[in-house]
Amino acid sequence: MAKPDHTQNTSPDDESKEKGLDFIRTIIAKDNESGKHGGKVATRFPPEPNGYLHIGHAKSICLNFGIAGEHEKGTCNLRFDDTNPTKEDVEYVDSIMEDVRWMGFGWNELHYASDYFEQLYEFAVELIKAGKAYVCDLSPEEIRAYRGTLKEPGKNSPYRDRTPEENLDLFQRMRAGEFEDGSRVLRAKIDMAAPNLILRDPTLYRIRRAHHHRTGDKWLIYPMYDFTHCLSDAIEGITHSICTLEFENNRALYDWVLDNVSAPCHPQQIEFARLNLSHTVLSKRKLIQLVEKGLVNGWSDPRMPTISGLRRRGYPPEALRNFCDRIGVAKRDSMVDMALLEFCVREHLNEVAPRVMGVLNPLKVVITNYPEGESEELDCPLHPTDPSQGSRMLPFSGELYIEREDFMEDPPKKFFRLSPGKEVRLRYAYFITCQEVIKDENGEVVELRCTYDPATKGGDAPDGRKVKATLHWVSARHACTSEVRLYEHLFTQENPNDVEEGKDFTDYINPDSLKVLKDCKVEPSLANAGPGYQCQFERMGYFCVDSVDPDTGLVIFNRTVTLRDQWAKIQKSQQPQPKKNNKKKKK
RNA sequence: AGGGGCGUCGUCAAGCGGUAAGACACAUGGUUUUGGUCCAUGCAUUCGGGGGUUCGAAUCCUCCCGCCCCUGCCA
Repeated sequence: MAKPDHTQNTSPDDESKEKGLDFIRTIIAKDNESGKHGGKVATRFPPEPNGYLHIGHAKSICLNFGIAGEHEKGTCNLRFDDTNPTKEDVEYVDSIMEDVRWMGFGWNELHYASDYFEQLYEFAVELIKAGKAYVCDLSPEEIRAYRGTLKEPGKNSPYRDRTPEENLDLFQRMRAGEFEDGSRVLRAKIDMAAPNLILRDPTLYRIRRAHHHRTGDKWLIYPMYDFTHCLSDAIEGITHSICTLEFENNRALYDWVLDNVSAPCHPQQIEFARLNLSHTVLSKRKLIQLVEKGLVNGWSDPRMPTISGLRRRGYPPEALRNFCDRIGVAKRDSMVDMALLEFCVREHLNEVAPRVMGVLNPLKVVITNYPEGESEELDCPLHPTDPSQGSRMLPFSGELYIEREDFMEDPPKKFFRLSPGKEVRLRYAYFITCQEVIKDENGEVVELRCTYDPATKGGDAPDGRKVKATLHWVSARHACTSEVRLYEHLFTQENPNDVEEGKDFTDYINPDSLKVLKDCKVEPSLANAGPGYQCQFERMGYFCVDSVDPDTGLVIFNRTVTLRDQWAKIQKSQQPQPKKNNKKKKK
């Protein structure tokens, strides 16, 4: 009887293995199978509130909250790792909570490591009493010198053999404020010859007279990450403590602390590779630099890989979550192509974004045979495949704007938009034919004179004749003027961290990463669109409302992402050819 | 006396001794009132390299090579 049960228990796992469980979920599945935690799965997302969250954190959020959501008894806490008051601020805790919620996740419990300061202190006392921690009077420089190097062992601190009584007295006086900042630290007594440098008597507590954003001036000593993190996990009953690869060496200390103190449980630390994304940077240090040097307009600049930046850019949380699913979780250093993120954004927006028309670089078109001063309203669907989105009425008249790049006086092969004598369709409206090109004194095209075919109303010719292109347009008289901001990759290099000698990652900032277009013409249905409104400008890309100028009512759009563009590819492939021919000729 | 990790398509990534999933990218066709979407097709004779074990190796053993992390009173 036991055997069939066993088979039944393992078969769902086999199914999930076919779906490709990542190595962390595999570990958790095995733990559940063995009953290690009684079916409980407790994770946590533990940011330090010293900066804004970015897409790399999104990966961790999706992992930790995602795993919790996959299990009946799964929980995920949000815990602020706020042990360094000199770097942290409430501004960051607020933004972090907002970002996690926006990502679509809710935490079971909200905690601050600083809430555990008293308990942590008691655990430190335990270590001291057991002779496993000591107060060290060495200066930071001396500690470094005593630590040894990668290849040579360190040497013991002269204070290493103080008695537990003396250490306890000193530690209490550290807390009481009897000593200068930096004059003493509490250290774990482990092994100054340990090949893992983390274990060479690591610092557990330092004296720091700094105002903490939560505990105020109550504490003068603050615990270090390695001491705090494992114990916070244990206090919360975390089962699987998931972190990034650079903490792999720290795991030995994580385990040492929990093994040498009366911790309520011993969570398992598991490390995965952090996300690297092409054409951007994801290190907090570098992001701060971009903000502080004014190279971008703050943390939520739409070019930033921060969650707040991506949100303002118009990237939907669904797309971010899909992206995190697709990139997988492993231990190998990798660089994910930004194209995958953009694909996920398009994939979601394609389904949900209403289609409207906006002309970014307007070129005036006069329909010479359209009744002077007249106009009409066309009923146009908002989505090509989702009729539930309904439609809006779009005004048409004898003076229109089309996209400047949709006209070429002397078109190359494969250009099938508008050019002299050619007929195209105006989306949902009429076929028009270009009869005349009007230029200014500099020879620049300023207006097109076209005729329309009244029989093609709605966009179909009763005689069955075809056109090769459909253009977007906007009625000049009815159009709203608006500002559109076009974004491209922040960096020209795939990996901006890979710098040539004498250069800095900021040298690779893309000068075209932001282009502001001030005289765009959008259809009148957009007049009342508010911040966050998201749509597709047909043929141009996905856009969202950034803000509305309170004085003028001017609507400002951000381009979220372009549409895939085959014409652009054709153009690119046509351009390099003459160069190749030249080279061949030279040879 | 160094230690800890990691090497599978351009980029991610499955695979866990039985003869290389999938996704993005790229390419080519088809459909189309968005050069969008959608659909179809192609895209690693080979898994960092050399030996070995085996009927059989990306998977096991062995040596070598390469990359990442660690010498904060940061996290």
